[in-house]
Amino acid sequence: MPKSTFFNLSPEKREKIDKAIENEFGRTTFEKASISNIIETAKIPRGSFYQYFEDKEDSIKYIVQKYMKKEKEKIKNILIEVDGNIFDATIEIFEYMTESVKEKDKFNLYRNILEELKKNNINIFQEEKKQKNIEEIINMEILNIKGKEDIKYILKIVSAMARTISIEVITGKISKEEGKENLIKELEILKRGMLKKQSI
Amino acid sequence: MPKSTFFNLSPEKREKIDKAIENEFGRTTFEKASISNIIETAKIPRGSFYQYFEDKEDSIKYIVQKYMKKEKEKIKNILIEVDGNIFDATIEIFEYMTESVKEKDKFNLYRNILEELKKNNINIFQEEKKQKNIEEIINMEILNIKGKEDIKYILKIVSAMARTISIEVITGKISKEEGKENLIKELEILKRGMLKKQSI
DNA sequence: AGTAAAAATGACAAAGTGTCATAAAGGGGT
DNA sequence: ACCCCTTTATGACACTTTGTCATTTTTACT
Repeated sequence: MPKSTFFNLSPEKREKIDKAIENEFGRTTFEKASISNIIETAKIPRGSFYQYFEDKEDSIKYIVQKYMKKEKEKIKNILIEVDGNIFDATIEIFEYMTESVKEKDKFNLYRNILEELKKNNINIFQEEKKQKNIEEIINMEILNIKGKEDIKYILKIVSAMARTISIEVITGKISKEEGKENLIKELEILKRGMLKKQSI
Repeated sequence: MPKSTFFNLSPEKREKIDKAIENEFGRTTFEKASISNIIETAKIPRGSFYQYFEDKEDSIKYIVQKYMKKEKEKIKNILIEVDGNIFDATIEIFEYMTESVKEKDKFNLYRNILEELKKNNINIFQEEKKQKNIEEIINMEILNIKGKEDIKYILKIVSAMARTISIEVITGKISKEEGKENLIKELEILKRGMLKKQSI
């Protein structure tokens, strides 16, 4: 949530600042990213940065929000492609997320964005108050839903899983193949349930 | 992983440093915690800190590892109490984690520890190579396990859930009651499975 | 033009980080 | 006791970063 002043800026200037922020978070970890570099790249005075943003955290939050806005459309399309099957969609989204990061220069940026999503438990299927489209696309028929809120929890669980494994892949902890394998196995468990049927 | 020099220190000195680190991470967020404060409290020269630890991250990792060591015993006991039922155990562990934080001064410390666990996907049920006791206590009978590694995934999923909700409670985002309610609902979903039975 | 609010600016104080050259302490071996 | 080599301790220092704030500039409106 940058301050209103920021949104009053000309699109060109805002774009320049966006780029500078993305550039800095694409350079290194959130921890090591510095405001000094951002303002230097964006060629804005120090005071201006603080006129626009609360602090470093605020600036990445803005980038994350921007990213989410852009990606929502993609996710919606994926969901439609797989006929609203969230399990298939999760795998596709994982593919997409880990794919788009092959470009070396986006590597850190995406990692930082995903970490930020993780930090704030932001769900990739989550929708803003306005557009409640995503839930409408989901195929509830195949889901074992008992309560009204179950869908919310299911999306939360499933996307946390995709996010976690994506980060592991992006940071190189595991290969993309391993990641996909893990994700599939975990989704299988989620689908069929962890409890043996006879024992309740 | 502090450097070996640190572990060669006298237990008293190490204890003093431990306390200072815990004190600093108990004061504020990881971000805002400062090495300067730690060395001031511990009354060690700046250079010594860097002789012992790589950096700030390294020092909290050490505290986390220490914490995990201590808590493992508790978790094992909880597991035994509930006859190896990991779902019941997860709820108990959640209760325990959110309980032990009522003390205002431990608030930040625990939040930082949990965040660190989250950051590194460290699983509270996870065991070191040596002691593979925890898996033995778990009651596999009630679990719907198909593959050899399933138990690993189940523990991973379940503890990620407890951790996430615990953080929400500790940071005051939701009340403890809400947290417990959410956790129970999510565990129910995990137990019964997300997929409707007839549709495969 | 006149003026009040909004935005821009950059110097600055405060604080923190990590390093490094130097000093001190340990611990055999003779 | 002495020498020598390794490990540890120390704190000054160079460097970087942060966030603020008094001041200037721009904008918008009358």
